[in-house]
Amino acid sequence: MDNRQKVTIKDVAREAGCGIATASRVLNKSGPASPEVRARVETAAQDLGFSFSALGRALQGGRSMTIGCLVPSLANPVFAEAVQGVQETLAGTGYQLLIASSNYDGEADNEAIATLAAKEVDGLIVTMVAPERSAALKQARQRGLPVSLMFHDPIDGFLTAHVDNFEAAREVARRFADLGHRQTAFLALRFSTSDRSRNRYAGFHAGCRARGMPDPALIELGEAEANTPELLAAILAAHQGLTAIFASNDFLAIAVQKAARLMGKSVPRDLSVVGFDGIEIGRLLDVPLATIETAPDAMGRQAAQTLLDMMQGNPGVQRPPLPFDFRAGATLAPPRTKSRDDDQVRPRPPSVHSLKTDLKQG
Amino acid sequence: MDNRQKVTIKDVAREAGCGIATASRVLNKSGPASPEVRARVETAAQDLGFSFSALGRALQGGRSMTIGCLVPSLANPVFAEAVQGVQETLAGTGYQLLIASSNYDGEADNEAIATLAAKEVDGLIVTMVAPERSAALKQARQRGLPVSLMFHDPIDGFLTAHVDNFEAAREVARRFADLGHRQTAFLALRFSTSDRSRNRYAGFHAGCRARGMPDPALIELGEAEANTPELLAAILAAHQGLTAIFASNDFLAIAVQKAARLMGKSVPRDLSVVGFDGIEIGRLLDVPLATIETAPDAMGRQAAQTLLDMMQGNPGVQRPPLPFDFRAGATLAPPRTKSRDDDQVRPRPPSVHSLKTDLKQG
DNA sequence: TACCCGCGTGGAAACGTTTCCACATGAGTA
DNA sequence: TACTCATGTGGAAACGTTTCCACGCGGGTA
Repeated sequence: MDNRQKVTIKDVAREAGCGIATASRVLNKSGPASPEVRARVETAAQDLGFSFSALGRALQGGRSMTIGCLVPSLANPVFAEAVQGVQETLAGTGYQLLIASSNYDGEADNEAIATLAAKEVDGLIVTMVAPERSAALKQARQRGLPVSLMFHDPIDGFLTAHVDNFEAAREVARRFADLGHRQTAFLALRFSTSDRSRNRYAGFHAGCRARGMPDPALIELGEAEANTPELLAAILAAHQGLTAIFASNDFLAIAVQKAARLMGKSVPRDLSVVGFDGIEIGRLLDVPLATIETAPDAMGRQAAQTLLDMMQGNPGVQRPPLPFDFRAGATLAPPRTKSRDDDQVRPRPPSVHSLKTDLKQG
Repeated sequence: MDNRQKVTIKDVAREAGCGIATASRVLNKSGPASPEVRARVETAAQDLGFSFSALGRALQGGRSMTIGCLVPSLANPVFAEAVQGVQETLAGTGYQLLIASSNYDGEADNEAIATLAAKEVDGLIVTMVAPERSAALKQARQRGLPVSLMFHDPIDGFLTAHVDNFEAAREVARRFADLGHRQTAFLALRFSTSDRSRNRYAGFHAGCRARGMPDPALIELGEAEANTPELLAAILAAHQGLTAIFASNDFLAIAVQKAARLMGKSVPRDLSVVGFDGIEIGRLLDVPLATIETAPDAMGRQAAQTLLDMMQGNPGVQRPPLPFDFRAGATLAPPRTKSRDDDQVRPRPPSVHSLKTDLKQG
C-alpha cells in the first residue's frame, strides 16, 4: 500500500533511454535536444509521474527558493495579516515561506533564526523581541543572508518595513490635547518585550509634554488582566481621574471599553479610548473604535518586496515609514466637564471649547 | 563584505585533522571516538562556527523534518489561530512549518500541494476548497505522504480535526426555536467554496425543519457586501420579517450588527444575531456576541498530533469531533412581540404556527 | 581529401550529509 | 608466538540535482 518510492530524474532517463544530463535539459528547457529525444523524455516523465525534488535542486544550486519568516505569534491578527501580505508578494515568485513563531520569547527567537538559517533559506523576514541584540541574526547576516525586518523602527544596518510609532502616538496625544484631556494613560501588554510599545509610549509621552499635559500614566498589563475585563476594570479603577486612555493595540482598546462598562462608565462620555493597529473588526463595531490605522498586510508586502530586491543583489534602501491614519471612530470625545452635581454628564459650556481651540491655534 | 562561504563538515574535519565520518560521529554523538579527537572536532566546529545543513541531511536521510501546511488565508483569524496551534504542537519536535495559502482558490490549492510535495515535506496539514477532489492531494498520498485535515468534516480515507458543523448549526436552530423565532436567515460568504458553510447551512436547515419553522433564507454574500455595512444593510432590508440571523462566522455576525444599526434596528430587540467560531474578540465586545464557540487552536493541535502519530507509523484513527459551546452572549433574545403601533411586524395568528407543525408531522 | 565547426549527447563532478564497510592497532587469550 | 576481538578511524557510496566538459558525428570549406 505504501508506494513510497520516489521517481527521480534517473528513472526518467532510463525509461527514455537517454542520459541524465539530457533528461535534465529537456525537462528544464535549459539546453538543446533533438525533437525525438525531447518527446521520449517528456512522455517518460508523464508516465512515471515525475516531479523534481526541490531538495536536490537546492543542494546543487545553492538556492533553496525558500524564505524564512519569524513572527511573535500568528494568534495576533496583526502579525497574521502581515504574513499574509508576505505570502501575497511571494506568490508567483517561486519562493515558499518557512514560518516560525516565538511566542514573544527572546530565547526562542534566537533558536528559530538559527534553525531557519540551517534550513538554508535564501532570506529572512523577521519580527522579534530584540533584533539589535540577537546573536543568531547577526551571524545569519554575516553569512550573507539577506534580512528584512517588519514592524521594527529602523535599526542600524537593517532595512525595515514599519510605521512611525513615535509619530503616530504623538498624534494621539495631540488629539487628546485638542479635546481638552489632561489625565491620560498608556496601556500596554508585554511592554518590556516590544520596542513598538515602548516607542509608542515615548511618542505619546513626548506629545503630552509638548502640549503641556501631565505625563501619562503607564499601565502595563499581564496576559490575564488583558483577557479578563473584571481584572482590567479593577486596575483602571485604581487610577483616579483618567479621562482618556491610549491602548497599545486595538485588542486592548476593545477590552478597555468592556471594562469601562463594568465600571459603570460610558465610552466616550466618561472615558475616551484610542487603540493602535486598525484591525478590520474595529471598524465594524457598533461603536467604531478610534484608532491609529495601520496596514499590517502592506507592511508584510513591503518587507517581502525589500527582501526580493536584496536577493537580486540590489543593496536595498530603507523606505520611509508606511502611512498611518487617525481614524476618529466614536470612542473619542471631550472630557466631561467636572460639575458639582452627581457624576452624570452635562453639556459643556461652549466657551470652554472655543478656548481650547484658540489655545491650539495660538 | 559578503562572507557567503559556508562552513561544511568537511572544513571541520580538515581543521580537526580527522576524517569526515569521524567528525560526523562526534558532532552527532552517534558513534565512538577517542576523547582527544572528540575535543579537537568540537573546538574546530566551535571556532569555525559550523552548523549542519538541513539540506544535506534531508537529502541523505530521506526526511526533511519539515511539514507542509495549506490554509485558505492567514488573514482569517480562525485559520491563523489554527496554524498557531499547529506550531505549538510542533515546537520541540524538531519539525518546521512550510506554509502556503490559496486565497480560497481551488486551483491554487492544487498547485500549492504539489509545490509542498516537491519540497519533500514529511507530512501535510491541509484545509482546502475540495480535498476530496484534489488530484494533487491524492497523488501526494499515493506517494506515501501522511496527510492530516483541519476543519473539514470527515472524508472517506482521510483523518480530520473538526467540529461537527451540522450538529452545531442545528443547535442554533434549536435556540432560535426555543425563543420563538420563525423567520430566520443563514448568511454566508463564499458559500460555494466552503464545505463548512454548506454543512452549517444543512444543519441549520434541518434544525429549523425539525422544529416546524419555515426554511431559513439563504443569503450569500460577496466580499464587498461583507465588508461594507451599508451594502449589507441593503441586502438585509430586502428580506422582510426576519427576526433572527445565523451568520456563518463571527466576522459576518459583527458586520450584521453594524448593518442592523444602520437600518435603525436594535440587536437583539429587533433582530437576533448568532455567529460561528467564537473568536476572542467577540467576547470582549460591548454587547458580547452570541456564537458557537469552537477552538481553532485546538483544531490545529489535534491535526498536528494526528500527523505526528501517522509519521511515526501508527495507522492513525479518526477522532471524534472537537466540542463546541453555545455561548449565549447578548445578541440573542426572543423576537419582539409584534404590536399594533408603528410599521413593525404583527403577530402571526397562532393557527399558522400549529399548521406548519402539523404539516411537518404529517 | 583533410580539416574545422556546430550540434546533440552522456559521463562525471559537485553540493553536504550519513552510514556501511574495511582497515589498522592494541590487548587479551590459547 | 599466533590468534581473536574490540575499538577507533577513514574511504567511499548514496541521496537528486545541475552543469562542465569531452566526445562523436555530420556538413561545410580549403
